[in-house]
Amino acid sequence: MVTLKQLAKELNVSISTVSKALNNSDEIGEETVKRVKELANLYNYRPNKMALSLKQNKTKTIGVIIPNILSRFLAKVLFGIEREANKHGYNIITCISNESLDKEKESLQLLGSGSVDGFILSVAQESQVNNEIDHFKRTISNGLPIVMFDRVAHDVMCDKVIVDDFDATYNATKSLIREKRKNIGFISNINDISVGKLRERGYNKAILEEGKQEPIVLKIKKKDDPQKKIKSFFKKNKGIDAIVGADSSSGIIALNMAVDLGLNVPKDISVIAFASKSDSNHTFPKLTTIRQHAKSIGTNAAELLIHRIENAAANERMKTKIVKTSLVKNKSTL
Amino acid sequence: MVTLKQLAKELNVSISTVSKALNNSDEIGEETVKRVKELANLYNYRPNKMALSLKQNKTKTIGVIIPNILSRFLAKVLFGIEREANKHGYNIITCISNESLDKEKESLQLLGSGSVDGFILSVAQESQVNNEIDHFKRTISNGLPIVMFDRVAHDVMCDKVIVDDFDATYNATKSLIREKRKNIGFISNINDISVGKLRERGYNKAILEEGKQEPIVLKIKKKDDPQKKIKSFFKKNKGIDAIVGADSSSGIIALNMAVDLGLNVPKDISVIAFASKSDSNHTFPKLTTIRQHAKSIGTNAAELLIHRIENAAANERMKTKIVKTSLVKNKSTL
DNA sequence: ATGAAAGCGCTAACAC
DNA sequence: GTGTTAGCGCTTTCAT
Repeated sequence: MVTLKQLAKELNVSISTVSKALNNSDEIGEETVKRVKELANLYNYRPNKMALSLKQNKTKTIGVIIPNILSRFLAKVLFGIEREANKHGYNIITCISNESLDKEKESLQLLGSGSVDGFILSVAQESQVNNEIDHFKRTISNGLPIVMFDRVAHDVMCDKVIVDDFDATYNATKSLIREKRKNIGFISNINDISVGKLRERGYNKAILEEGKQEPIVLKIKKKDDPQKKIKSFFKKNKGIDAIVGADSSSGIIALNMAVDLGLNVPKDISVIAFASKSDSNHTFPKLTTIRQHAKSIGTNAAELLIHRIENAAANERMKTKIVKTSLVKNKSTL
Repeated sequence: MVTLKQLAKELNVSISTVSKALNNSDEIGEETVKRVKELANLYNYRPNKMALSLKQNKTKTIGVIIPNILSRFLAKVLFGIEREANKHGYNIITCISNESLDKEKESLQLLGSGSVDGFILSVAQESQVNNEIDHFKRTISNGLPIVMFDRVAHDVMCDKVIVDDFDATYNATKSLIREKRKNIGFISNINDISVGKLRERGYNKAILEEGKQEPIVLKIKKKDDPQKKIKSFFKKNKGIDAIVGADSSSGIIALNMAVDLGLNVPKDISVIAFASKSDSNHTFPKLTTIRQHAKSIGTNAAELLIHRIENAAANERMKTKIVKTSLVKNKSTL
């Protein structure tokens, strides 16, 4: 990679002349600017990013810490973040916490020492369970803004982007009640994290409000075989005529299991679940889904963070954006 | 963030003393080392990464350019890369080319000017279709090593990690022939990229070698509705008794469609497809899959790159690693 | 045992 | 209009 120094030498001018010429400073003569630019072009000169960062004390880089890249939802959010960041001239450094508090701390620590201008993250399960938030606070007090999305730590003062999890399952359940469903079950593979609990509460509220049945809830744990669990859930609750799935896996397996058990979906039983478009394209009948608009969550998070970074002085009040889910009716409901 | 300068001032020693003390240089007196380390600890001092990078002319960062983060396969590879990179003290900057040549070029350009020590990438579709490779060559000649995986450009001299695509479908088809299947079809949603073509050729070879049927191939294009296409494919080819899917989407939809059309899987028809474990857990019966060991591909790519970076002087011959697929028999085959 | 100084590549305030 | 200089934070060689 060619440097200013080398260009300067070859052109017999000073380094600062070259720098100014390339930055279109009007201090420099037309003729010189032309000569400089030509040579720079020839050698395909690009200013060294590290030098710029060091000098200007900003990296134009965002640290993204996600608990799990294999989740379609999180991958999509990442996609949204990347696109929005790029639009504003930022790159992203991605770390995967793997739900581990230590890895989360470490990433914050490592990237926090000069590699990034701020963070976008979704809290690791372990951190959530233990309610660990000191590492976030430390990062923020070091001058690096954080935007949390989806799984947030309420006690940390920072910008947040969340989903209306409670309303989503509340409304989905209501919609099943409107279909005259009398035995609506709830299946969750994510009951240990905050959003999973919110989703269950939304379902519970709708059921209790109606007052015609008790909640019927299946919580699948990490070590369980989901197919077996769901099968025995169906066996035990014969009369069940609708399912709300807290996550795509629960929903997809429930739908397929129902079909496999000889039930007609949606005549005998309706299924709704948090899932993506491609998930619903992969089931027969197509799964009715609660869409989270993951990309938009990413976009919003990136916007918030970049705004915060570039207006650090302004010291604006922290914002929480709610990205509303939408219920997309497909063929697995009436 | 506290700097050496500030520590030095507070301790009334010089910057270089602090630096040496923290780096355990034996030039510095025991007592001083202790004092320095204590204060550094107190202030939670971390050396600034940008300064280090600039000084040592290495960033300990890897640029990863993938065509699409929403592909489970690519997300998994990314996971493998990240883990292996971290193990060696590297971070990763992720760019998503979105299958676009321009974005690929731009990412190479942007990150190539000092942000990373090398690249791991899978070639964008557009670049592959147009056989554009100059940008790769330019990057390499700038001293930045590249490791390509999965979709590689054969004419670029660099380390590569590939899958035995041809053998995978060849063997899968053979295995269906051994099941006495007489009308084996092939469905692909990825026929425009290199690996898609290899997979088709593997299927073709097995069919032609056997000589008992003609290849029956369905190529789905981006604008098509895959469900409709596959449905009419089944209608047109009534006697079909086995499917090889070049990608998970084709396989999953084919399996579900067969069930929906009243066929018994695997009694009437077998289905094999490139897919992940979670994909096969989401179908009934569980899909027999060709596993690509995506994580291992990522690990291998990261290993190759880091080795290349850290032994740049050695100028070793370029390697191509083949990560073999495995055929995991589940319930969608006999 | 400690410190001064140079230099990584760049920008910008300040000479001339 | 062009050049000199300082400085971002750090390591390291070379004095002292």
